[in-house]
Amino acid sequence: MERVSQPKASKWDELATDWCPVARAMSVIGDRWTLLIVRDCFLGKSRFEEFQKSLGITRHVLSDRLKRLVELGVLERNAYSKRPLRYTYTLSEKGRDFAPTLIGLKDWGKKHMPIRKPAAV
Amino acid sequence: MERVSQPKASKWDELATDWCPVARAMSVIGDRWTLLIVRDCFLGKSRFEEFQKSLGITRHVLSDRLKRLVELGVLERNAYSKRPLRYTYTLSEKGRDFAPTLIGLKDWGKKHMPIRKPAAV
DNA sequence: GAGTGTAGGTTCCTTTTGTGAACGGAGAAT
DNA sequence: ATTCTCCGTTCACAAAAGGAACCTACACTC
Repeated sequence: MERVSQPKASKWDELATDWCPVARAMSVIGDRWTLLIVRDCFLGKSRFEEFQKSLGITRHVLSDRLKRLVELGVLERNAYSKRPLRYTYTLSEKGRDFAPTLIGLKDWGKKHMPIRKPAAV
Repeated sequence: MERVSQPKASKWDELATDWCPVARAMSVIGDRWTLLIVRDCFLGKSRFEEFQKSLGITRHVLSDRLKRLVELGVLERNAYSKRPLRYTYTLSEKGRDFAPTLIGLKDWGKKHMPIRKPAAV
């Protein structure tokens, strides 16, 4: 993504101002990782390393997504330690309001994407 | 994406078999366009050109996504005309079950991503 | 029977994103 | 004084998306 502070009109920006609220929501979570980071927040995770271990996402992308989620107001960044400076990322109200969407996806995934054990022959 | 018939283990495939149903759902809709195609189906659209015009997506990506959604069983492809051969893409039950997720996103988008008129000065 | 239009793609090339591994810096622990 | 943990950043390369043109097949009209 890397479009922090790049004012070029892209498909992403077009989506963000689309007439349809679903499209505008997709401009926030329309990628592989963003909503999974939010899910991890719901599960109590709050630190960089926790997300990284949980998701197996590259550190680069995680860094970018966290920055973006904070900019968008979905997450809040709070120092939990000065010296060394460390931050936690926690859900704002805007972030918590993803709960119904996550529940919808959880139900869908449970029903339509059953786990297939890797054929223990 | 272009991973139709490419059996390489990628992050996408890992997600598809994740322990978490949300992650498995994201392996299906974790990109910019897929869920918007599904939304268009809910709105009654069913043909290639309709999706293309509605979304402004490149034909290439649209072609790929439709193929994938049919493979995954989210959409059904039916010939509505032989000679010339033409298809409609319509929701299966698996696809219709995205309704709660879409409603969740619609509500979130309405509440948290208000439309900003482009400053009609 | 040549030209125009429509539907549904595919091809080709460029730009944008993501991946993976390594590097860094600032304490904390041993 | 070295090692470890946390939170990133940098770099080189791979994958995906974007944009425009092209193709096939039929229908319509002149």
